Amino acid sequence: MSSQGRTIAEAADALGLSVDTLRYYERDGLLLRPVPRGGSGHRRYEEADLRWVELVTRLRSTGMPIRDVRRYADLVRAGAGNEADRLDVLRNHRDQVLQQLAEVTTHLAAIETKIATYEDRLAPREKSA
Amino acid sequence: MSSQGRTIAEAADALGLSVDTLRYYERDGLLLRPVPRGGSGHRRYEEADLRWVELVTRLRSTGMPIRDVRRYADLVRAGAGNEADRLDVLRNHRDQVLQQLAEVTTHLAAIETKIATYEDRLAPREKSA
DNA sequence: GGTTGACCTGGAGCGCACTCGAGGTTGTTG
DNA sequence: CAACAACCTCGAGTGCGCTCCAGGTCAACC
Repeated sequence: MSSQGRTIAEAADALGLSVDTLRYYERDGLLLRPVPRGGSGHRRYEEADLRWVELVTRLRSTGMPIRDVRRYADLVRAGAGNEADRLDVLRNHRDQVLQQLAEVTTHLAAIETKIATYEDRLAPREKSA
Repeated sequence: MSSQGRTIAEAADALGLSVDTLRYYERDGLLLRPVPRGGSGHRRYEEADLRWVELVTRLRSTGMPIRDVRRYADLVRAGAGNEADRLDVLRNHRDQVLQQLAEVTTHLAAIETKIATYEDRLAPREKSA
């Protein structure tokens, strides 16, 4: 029966990350605070830690570089007063993501055209669909 | 007055790549053929070369690893008869791209929610909009 | 209470996709 | 025809984001 929080393995599992990545994020300054430890020195991830890492993975999965995530974490860690800066970071990132989505969508369309070409070429005796 | 084809610099410019990347793609087997050379040994990119590299960049920009692009190039280079295999590669890639688009879109929505939160918090005296 | 598996730190290693440098040849322009 | 830019090859170097290893401590179960 553990007191509170999850072990690093449980956290990794819940977040879909590896334990190595979790430790790496922490020492690289992507977290808001050092993850609290139990008496043994083992990490105990609390809800707040998990929620923050979840945001980090959202930023990462949408292509934000580690360095920028760290900058954002720095802002949040600095406390109240810089909300406008944080908003700026998020808005810039959103714009980037939108641009990237548009680009990928365009390329995807071209690829689907190519797929259709091969399908036509390979359909020797298909009535429809 | 050049006979035909573009220099590597012109090709790079037209494709939005660096000359280093073009040479790298070639020696890494991503192209269908060695780019033809003028008498001096300088590359002269012809239309077919440019169009192929354009497809390569579409695949790359949608996240296909170099190694997979090379496999696809190998198939095309092998000539007629393996169209079904090529189609397979393209369809699999398309599915991956769609999955990635869905994931990014989900994360984006969460990030936009966060942006909205900051906007609300920072709007001290805004009527609406 | 012993053993086995999870955890710790610090640092090295890796895969990917370029990017750059050295050292040399070619093309072009005044 | 001189000089300077663009091209060539081969190989090394870079930045990113993890991932793994060694060498050790700790916990949980029989």
